[in-house]
Amino acid sequence: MPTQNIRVRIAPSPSGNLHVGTARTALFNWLYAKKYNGKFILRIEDTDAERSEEKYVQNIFDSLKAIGLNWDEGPDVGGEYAPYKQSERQEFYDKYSAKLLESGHAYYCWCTQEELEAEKELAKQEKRDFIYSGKCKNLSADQIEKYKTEGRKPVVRFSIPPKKLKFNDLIKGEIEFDTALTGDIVIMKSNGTPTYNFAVVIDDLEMKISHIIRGEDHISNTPKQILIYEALGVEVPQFAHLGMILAPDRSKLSKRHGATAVSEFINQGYLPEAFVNFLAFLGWSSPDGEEIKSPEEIANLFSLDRVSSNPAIFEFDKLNWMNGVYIRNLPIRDLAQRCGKYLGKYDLSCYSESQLDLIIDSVRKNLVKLDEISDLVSYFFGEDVNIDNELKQNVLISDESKKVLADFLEFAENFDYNNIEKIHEQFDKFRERMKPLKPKQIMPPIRAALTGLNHGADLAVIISVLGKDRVTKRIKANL
RNA sequence: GCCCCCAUCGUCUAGAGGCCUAGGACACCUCCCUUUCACGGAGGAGACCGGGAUUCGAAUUCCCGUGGGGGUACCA
Repeated sequence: MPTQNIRVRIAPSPSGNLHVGTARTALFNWLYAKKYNGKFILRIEDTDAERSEEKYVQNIFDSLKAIGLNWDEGPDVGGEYAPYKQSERQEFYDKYSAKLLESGHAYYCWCTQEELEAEKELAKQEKRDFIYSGKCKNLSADQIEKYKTEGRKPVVRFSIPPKKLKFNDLIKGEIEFDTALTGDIVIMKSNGTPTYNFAVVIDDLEMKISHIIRGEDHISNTPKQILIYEALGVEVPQFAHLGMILAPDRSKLSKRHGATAVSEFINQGYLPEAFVNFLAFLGWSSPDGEEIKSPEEIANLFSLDRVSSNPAIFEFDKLNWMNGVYIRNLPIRDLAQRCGKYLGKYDLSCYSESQLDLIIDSVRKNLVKLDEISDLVSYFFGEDVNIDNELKQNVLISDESKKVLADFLEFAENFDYNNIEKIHEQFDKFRERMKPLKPKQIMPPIRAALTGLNHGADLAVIISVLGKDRVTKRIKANL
């Protein structure tokens, strides 16, 4: 059980908005830090200048904050091991690369892309796997001089010692690789910047990362990284690899499956707290079997040995259910405020705050995502209401319906419009008077005339909010 | 191709040799509640990938298949 100096990190690359997979990895790191009193660090891996963009850095910040994952150290808040952007850490890569060069663990490789391609082609013809030959490892001074005058820019390669390498993954258990199957890897590109496998190691080492919790797409990088730690003579961190998050068709979650970025989900009206709760249970399970939990509660119960090692499919059904649970449990004022941004098409000023609360409250049980609120409350706005022909045919045109509406109109004269309880009572009286007609014959026409729909909020609430004028008007329109 | 990971209801999972006639949650079905849709409540259906081996006993251990996923870059 880890107890001291736990330092974990999330290291997203700003080549896109924060992906749900990355968010889930971030969450597990955050939970681990929280549970064991460690530090959670955010590092931006922007070595690939081509694909990195500042707007994505911002999106990563915003998304992480939105789901409550605050970091102890990072590009914006700084920290003891700053800077926290790879693009600003060049000196470290240079320093360690020189060190490896000096100790003989790395060497300059002058091979051109074409030469490498040729080697690959040859390997293919001979039906063997391509492994870099290492031919630049022992170059003569003359040869090197010749390459230099040709204007070739070398890469730095790390020589992979062939051996059976075992490591104990905190989630997967023991994993063994034969490093002889890996050729010497490039650690510094010819433009002088580090490759991913080198940069992570150096950063994690410099930032004193104790546990690396990441997606299992990194398992095969792990032996290369361990070898670099070893060559540097430093302590190797602990590794824990999470199963992937897959789309319902078992393929990698991508745009064609819908939203993949945390911000997209939030924009659609998934509550951040519901979303993060959902993410936590994608791979982790609570010992008490309960599934509605706050990040703090989860952190208390969290442990890596309750993290499953299989891939998890991202199913919307459960997310939707969970979001509904959170929506139903939210204080109404809070909910109403959050719904505000989805209600832009209505003139909200015609209602008081408490009326708005009442409106939202009357439909929240039907609300799955916040962006659905607009449709659910449509009939509370405007003077009139559209009723499609089918509904008219079904519940409004019969003589019986007309009679109900006419009687109702008369009755509605004396409703106590400001008192929902009273309206309920008066409704009861109305139904009493309409006997032998059944409720099912009485209510639908009234609802249809008032809302243009065959389902929705409690009628007493609708009547109260609409007020006498609009109730009268909408009923008369259907007589 | 080669390397690595994974394999329990449709889905997320519980399960660390006998507690399993395999438990929970979502989804699904039925019923109840009800002015509608929902919400809520009560039930139901639904799984250990296949084959060997170990053992008195295997969902649980080990092999071999099969299936899925990942990696195999001067991308991260």
